[in-house]
Amino acid sequence: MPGGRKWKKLDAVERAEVIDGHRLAYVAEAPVNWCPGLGTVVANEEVTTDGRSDRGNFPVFQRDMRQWMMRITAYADRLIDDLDLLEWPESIKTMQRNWIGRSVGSRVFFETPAGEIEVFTTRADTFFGATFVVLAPEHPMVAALTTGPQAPGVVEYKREAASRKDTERTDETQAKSGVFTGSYALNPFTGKEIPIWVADYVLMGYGTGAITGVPCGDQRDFEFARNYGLDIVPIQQPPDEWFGARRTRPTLDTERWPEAFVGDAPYVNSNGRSLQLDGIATVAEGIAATNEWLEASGRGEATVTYRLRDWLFSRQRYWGEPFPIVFDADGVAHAVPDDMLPIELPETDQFSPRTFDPDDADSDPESPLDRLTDWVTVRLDIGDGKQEYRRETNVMPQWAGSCWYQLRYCDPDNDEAFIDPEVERFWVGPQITAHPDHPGGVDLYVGGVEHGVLHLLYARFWHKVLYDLGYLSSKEPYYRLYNQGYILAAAYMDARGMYVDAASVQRDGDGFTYDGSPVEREFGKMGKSLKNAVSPEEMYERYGADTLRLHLMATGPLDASRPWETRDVIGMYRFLQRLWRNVVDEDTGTSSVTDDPATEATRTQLHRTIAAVRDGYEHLRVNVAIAKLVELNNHLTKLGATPREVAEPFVLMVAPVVPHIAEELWRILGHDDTLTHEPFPVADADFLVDDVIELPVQVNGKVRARITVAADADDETVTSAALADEKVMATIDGATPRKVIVVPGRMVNVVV
RNA sequence: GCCCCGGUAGCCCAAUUGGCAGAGGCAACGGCCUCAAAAUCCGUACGGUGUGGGUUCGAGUCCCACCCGGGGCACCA
Repeated sequence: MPGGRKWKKLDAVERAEVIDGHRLAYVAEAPVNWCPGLGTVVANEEVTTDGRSDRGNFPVFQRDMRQWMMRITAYADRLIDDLDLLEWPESIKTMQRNWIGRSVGSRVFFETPAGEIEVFTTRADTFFGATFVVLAPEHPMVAALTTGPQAPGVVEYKREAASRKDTERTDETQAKSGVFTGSYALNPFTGKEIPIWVADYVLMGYGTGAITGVPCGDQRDFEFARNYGLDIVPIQQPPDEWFGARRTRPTLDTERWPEAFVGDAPYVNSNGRSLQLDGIATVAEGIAATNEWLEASGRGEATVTYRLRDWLFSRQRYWGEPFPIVFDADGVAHAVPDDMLPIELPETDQFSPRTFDPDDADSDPESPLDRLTDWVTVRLDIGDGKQEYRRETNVMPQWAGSCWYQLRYCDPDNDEAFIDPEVERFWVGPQITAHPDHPGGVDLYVGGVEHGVLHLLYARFWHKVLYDLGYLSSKEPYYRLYNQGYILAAAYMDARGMYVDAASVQRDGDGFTYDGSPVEREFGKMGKSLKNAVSPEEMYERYGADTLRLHLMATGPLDASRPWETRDVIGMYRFLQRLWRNVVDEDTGTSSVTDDPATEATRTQLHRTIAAVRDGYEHLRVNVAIAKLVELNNHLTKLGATPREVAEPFVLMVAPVVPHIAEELWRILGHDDTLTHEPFPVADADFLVDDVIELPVQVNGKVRARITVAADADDETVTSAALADEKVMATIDGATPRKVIVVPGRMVNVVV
């Protein structure tokens, strides 16, 4: 409670503040990513590693602003732990684990002239070696700790750090820079005063923005200490092998250490008044002992920090879900009651947020809704009588809808609930009969890796919130995730390093030109930024949607990225035309299939195709399934007339990849109803095995002959048939076989 | 720098997981048809699997080192 007062003594505004401090959705004055080029703020996840917006590639600036946040950090542990329950690519799980960045450590308070500084460390065992404290340049206590003589240098350093781009700041190859504040902190372990520095290798966005420098046990601190002549006190006796690998004699004189020692080793110089680590030899024990001491002495405690920050949830745009929130005269937020929902976007013809010079960090957001003053001010009775309220004019980010659409799809017409619990259980409930730990979620979700820490993290958080609120039986939105590959295309860059329109590039001998000037080719994800997109509309127009879909499925494995070649599309177009002609009389447009029985050979091929296609679809090896269908189609072409007993299963098999044409063929074959509910063809096992097979015979690993044997012939029969073969006898030339290897159904190898 | 993928025919890709390197498509070439051409139909050729070593009767597949391409992360205390 503010000022330690009782709840009853707080006024309405203060009470709201207290509650909001615990809400999952809250408004906070917080450092946000302001993107003047887009005219809106964006979430951490939407900022690329070089500090630009993932959409539009504009510069992004850190500044404080009052914005809506979602307390996703409250779910950090579950978001990490439940990854183990999911059938997702390991790479995406790793991305999420890294993004959440859970690290188990300790927080410790250091006394300083300006009050206590809180530091975070994963190596609580090393405090006896802490010889300085480092604050991030943005740390709020920097000014208070800076003494007069040091002030100009500190101010200058902060200014420089602020102007350096993040990419420069985090460039590990540069020497670590920093500046002394003039103040000292008390190391509670050694009782010694240690200098407080400011350095930009410490990041405000992680932990507490303050660290203890332990140069003997941390490479960054080691480099920093060397740079500025700070003490390096050894607190572990590194093993001789460690020195050996670094061509140094074992010593506790850190002047002679080539780098910091990180690992298990006996502690030295680590005995204090009430905490003794000397004698312990492992980091785990050292940390455990220290944490115990911290908690007993009130100097700190074991804790966990995360790289993950709360989710910045408001955007200054028009197109987005409005917040069901109004503010009263005191500025307190109130939820709009259910019977007044939904809040709909007001009519306007001015949809764009105000955008600014992309580099103008000092501009302020102006949402399109802010301009609609008639809509912003409302008189409502939300429980306290009719009053005037001001509507929230921020809207939700584009991710809000994608967090739960798959749930709504299950029950789209329900106007009582966003999804009926029974419907939810049926479609996405946990399948505990299959797996006791099954978390539920859609069976298969095909999507791009680019959503690894955006949509896929937000949706999981959102889903867990709804689960906690009791609306869902599933704990996770997507059980199995499959990442499709990217369609790549040639992109061309001119001498200035700018991309040029790929469609207008000419081939010129070995190279390429654009507008007469040479350009360089590379391959990249198809899209606007590389100016190498091919419009799907153009493909629909030329070949139809079925052909395009089929082509994309046929050119390679679903998860493989591959270059786009427009001229290749014709192949699947021809396949579909040929399929059509195998079923339909081109003159009359009616069915041309025959009711005569298929030959043995045709039936065999049909059933083998069914088996292969089933297997291909099941394992998402669609390209292989399609190849088998093409093969069968080529066989049918040679027949002249297609038997109905082949045509019908064929149409059912192509339906998943060419739904429109398949449906049409199904009607032409005489069915009145859609094929959607027809069972998928099942292969007759009798056709899948041969009676007689041909086996290659190798002599010393080289194929020398072929023999024909019964499919179920035993090894002895096969061996004698192989050895009796003329070519084999000629090859071994009377020598005695040392060994004959028979791989049933595959081959024979005679070793001499 | 670290961590994932992936290198098979001119190109996109298969290869029953250690057993005959080739299913499918594009492109190329030849033929049928045509006055001619396109489309269709029929047919043909092409490489030994990025490089070097190893294991094995046998390696595209397994192991080691390296090269090339794509993606992710990168002072996280």
